[in-house]
Amino acid sequence: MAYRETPRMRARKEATRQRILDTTQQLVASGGFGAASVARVAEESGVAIGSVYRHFESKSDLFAEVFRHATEVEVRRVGEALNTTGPADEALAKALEVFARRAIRSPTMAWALIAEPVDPMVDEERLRYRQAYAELFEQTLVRGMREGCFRPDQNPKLSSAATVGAIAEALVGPLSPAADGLDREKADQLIHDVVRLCLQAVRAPGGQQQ
Amino acid sequence: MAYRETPRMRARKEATRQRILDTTQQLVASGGFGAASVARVAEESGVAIGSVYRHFESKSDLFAEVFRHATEVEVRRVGEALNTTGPADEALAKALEVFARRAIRSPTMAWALIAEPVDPMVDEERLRYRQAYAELFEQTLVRGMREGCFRPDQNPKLSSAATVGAIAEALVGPLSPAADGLDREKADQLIHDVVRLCLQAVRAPGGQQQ
DNA sequence: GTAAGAACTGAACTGTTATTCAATCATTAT
DNA sequence: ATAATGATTGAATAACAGTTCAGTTCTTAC
Repeated sequence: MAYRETPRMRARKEATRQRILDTTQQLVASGGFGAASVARVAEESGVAIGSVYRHFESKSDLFAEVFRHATEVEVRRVGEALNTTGPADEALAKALEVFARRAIRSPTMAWALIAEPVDPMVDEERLRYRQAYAELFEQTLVRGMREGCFRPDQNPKLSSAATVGAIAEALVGPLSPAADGLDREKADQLIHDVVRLCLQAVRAPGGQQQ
Repeated sequence: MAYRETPRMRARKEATRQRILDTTQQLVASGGFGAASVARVAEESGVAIGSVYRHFESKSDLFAEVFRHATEVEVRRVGEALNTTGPADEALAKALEVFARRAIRSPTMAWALIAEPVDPMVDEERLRYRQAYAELFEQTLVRGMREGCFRPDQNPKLSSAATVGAIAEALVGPLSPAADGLDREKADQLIHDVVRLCLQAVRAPGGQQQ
């Protein structure tokens, strides 16, 4: 008989699949999902358009996988920062800084993950992503409310959502065109200011300031 | 000699033009700019597709005018609230409440004005809109910083942008599907909480709380 | 009523992208 | 080398939205 799938071929296919994923992620990082057409993805991956469909059911399927991978990385980083030992307000400050620093380093990717309109399949992933964030922040907010460093009469879900919105708008919103030409010092100042603003929003009155 | 433009015809044309604008605004309010195709606008306005182009250079032109009108209304309302007499923090609280209340009443319109991706021509209008808001809020923030009710060591531009982002995300972001089925009491609670959160973010330490 | 000119109409045109599939190429086991 | 089978290709297709324009209808002034 004849052709059988060998480990060699399986590895090669896997490599191509991975290359397509990487290419797509790069395109999304530089111009959002809107900039990642199938033709562009194929060209930059060095394969034909049809081959993309050999590895992914559809463009939405490919996008969903890229989205999932990118957000898993982000959520993991923020989760790690939150789970360092120490008071809840310090943990939150550290996590917000991680979030802000990563957003300002890759503003287009941040926008693509947070705000760019996407088709329903990717939007489903976004819902999970938001819930993951909400749960992480909420956990720490609730802990801080118990510990007394955050004001106890707040809605932690609301505070969590508003905090993400505040950072996103401050860093990838109106200031975003400037973000490219932002030197390290200016970026640090911006991140410091926005983190302090967010912390003060949830902090208990009378707690230590700044 | 023959046809001349009469007041009657001019009025009729103006009425049609206005009808197209109103229809578009309604479509944007219910589904964002993405839901307002030229075909749909024409149908709902009771005119042919071609007639839309008789009154507007292009779809972008029509959108820009709808955007401009909608935002002028919003900015005026917020400006009125800010310019009531009284301490800066009370003025800011009142203005944020107006902003939030209007956003929660028309979440899709709020999203379309604040965050929906639009073509460059509309985006230019959005820049003006953001600047108008930024100037308004900044003015009051600076006044409050001088008066001592807002913390003096903050970047008012950043605080202003972050505040808009916080409210937008909290009200039209993850909570937005719920906004439709929100009763008056729940909506009031949500608005109250988010306004307090934003105020606390900018307030001077040691000032009166709640 | 009629003719000039404007307004209106919507089918056709254009440009853009996702998706398909018949033909071609590559890999394997004999 | 060859046959069998899967992998790859990219031109063709399909679907969709903004825009155009030749033909039709309407309004006006006489």
